[in-house]
Amino acid sequence: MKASLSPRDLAQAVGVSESSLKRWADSGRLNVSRTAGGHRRIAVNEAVRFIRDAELSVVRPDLLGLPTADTPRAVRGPTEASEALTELLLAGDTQAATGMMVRLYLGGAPLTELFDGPIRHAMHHIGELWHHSAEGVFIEHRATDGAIAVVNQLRAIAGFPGADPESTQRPCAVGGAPAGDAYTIASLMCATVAAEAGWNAVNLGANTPLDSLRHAVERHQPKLVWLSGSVPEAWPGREALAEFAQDLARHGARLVVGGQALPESDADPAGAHRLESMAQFAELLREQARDANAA
Amino acid sequence: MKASLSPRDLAQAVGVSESSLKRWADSGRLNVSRTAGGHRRIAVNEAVRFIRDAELSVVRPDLLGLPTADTPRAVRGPTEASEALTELLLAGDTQAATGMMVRLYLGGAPLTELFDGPIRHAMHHIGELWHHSAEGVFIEHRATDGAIAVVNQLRAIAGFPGADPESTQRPCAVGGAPAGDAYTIASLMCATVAAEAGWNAVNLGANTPLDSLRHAVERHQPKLVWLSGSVPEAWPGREALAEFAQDLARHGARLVVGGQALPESDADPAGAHRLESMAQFAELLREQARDANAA
DNA sequence: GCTAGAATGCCCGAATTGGACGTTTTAGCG
DNA sequence: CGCTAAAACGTCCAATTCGGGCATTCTAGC
Repeated sequence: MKASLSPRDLAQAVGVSESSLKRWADSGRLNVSRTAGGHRRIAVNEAVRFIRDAELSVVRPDLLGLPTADTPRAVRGPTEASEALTELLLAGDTQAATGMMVRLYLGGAPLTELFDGPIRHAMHHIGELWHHSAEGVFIEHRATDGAIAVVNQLRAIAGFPGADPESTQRPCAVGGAPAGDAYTIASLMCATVAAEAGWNAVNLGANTPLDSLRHAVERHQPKLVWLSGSVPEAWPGREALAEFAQDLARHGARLVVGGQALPESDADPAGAHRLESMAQFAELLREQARDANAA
Repeated sequence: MKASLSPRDLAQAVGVSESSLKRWADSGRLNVSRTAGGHRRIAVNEAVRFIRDAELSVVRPDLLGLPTADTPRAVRGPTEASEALTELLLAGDTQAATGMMVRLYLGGAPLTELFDGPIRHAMHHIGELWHHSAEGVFIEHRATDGAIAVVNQLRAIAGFPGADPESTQRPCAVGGAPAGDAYTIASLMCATVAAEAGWNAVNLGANTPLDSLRHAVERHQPKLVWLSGSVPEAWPGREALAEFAQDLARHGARLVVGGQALPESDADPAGAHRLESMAQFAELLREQARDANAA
């Protein structure tokens, strides 16, 4: 793993000549920084973005410092990956799981598709285990650790690079899971999706009281606040949620909620926008960012 | 803030070699003054001018002491990086924190030094916040998310080396935090250290009952089991621990314990080996692996 | 089938980079 | 105040990258 890549590194990683890479950089398709002597330096995030954008295939992932573990069986797309990821996580093979997901992401699969598909599928299966036995708890914990590692890896490479940080101020989003809800993954995925969409994402993680979220809102002045619930018992009551949404509205922030914890009956909680998938969340982020820029 | 910088400070701040920096200084592109003995000294404002003039990207702003005006001095090594990491995490700048720690690791700092130094320092400061107020909880959650991202990133680049020692079967280690202990970081660091040491590390994460660890031991037949406690109230009683250690011994596994949760009086819990630092853990892992290979 | 334009890969001399080396200076400490 | 470890010195060299020229391949479009 290197802090930044040289043209040769990236060229060999994607299997093209160094000349082509230099031309792409000179034409502006690939953002590069320069050393004082004029040598090109490429950030890993930017390399990942470019690979996806140009639909290149990576022949040497190791040159990018990314996991290279082979998946036991060939996986073509995110849909087929659901079963495979579940198996790998249940088997405790974190490395293979990470490698597979990173490969899919590099291959162009949208982050939301990976989250709504394989990760959601796997977490759903895993979540049912811990009811049964101490052994179920063991497998669930092992798999959850792996899933968190996968999402964190994606978060590290999908985060928007410093391509144009100053041109437009990034909008800010804040979120977490409510108090009593110990599941970190859902909120982590929200933060990752927001970061990929170019937002400044502040994740407070699991078990965050609404009062703490209020302080985060005061500090960061976000345009958006997400609240992701995985445990029904910990989900705030309708009144508390409505009051929270009103507080946010006073700060110019919008509340979005989602997750398994939400009561199905409550199609649209007062003052909060209910989302059913990461794809919907990403879409909302795009809209909101567009509106903010237009204003 | 430091009055002037050494060539190494500035070189690391902009992510180039010391040689290049010296050459730039000698060519006149960067103005330097000299000490009586001939060592180069770079004024901070000259460093800033040069960076902007050459359009360089600053990869470690902390070395310039710029982000926080009250930073007393530049940060050079892992020992002095503690303050910088704490500030970055408290400020919520996850990206800068991750970048700094990755740089230090790539620069040759041992993983254990980063964990025992900056991470431990930061977590200690952060851990005291949540007692006070909802705002403290907010800052603590935000900082903890950042710290977890940092450790996960280090785990990704340190724990999945392509150089896989296929010749000898990797020894296995299993671990987690006890039931009722919700802190994931300590166990995550253990897993990372073990993975870097060439072990097959299985992390069950926070809030893991001893019975679930027993199942993990049956399944993985580890040589080593770690139990890291951050919450004193959740730490198992002396008898339960002794019994657990005996169970492990029957499976040929050794129990090591550590963390803030351990009662200070209990210098050496029955049947368990108490460790005070990640460095000790790493040393134990090396010894154990050597013994296993010799056998 | 043919051709013009675009994209790609390879080659070159010049310039840049990063690491190694033994020696000298600095800074921290008793 | 002297001592010692760490840091910086100057110098060298192999490896890498630069920019540009040139031939080849690919792709439309006629």
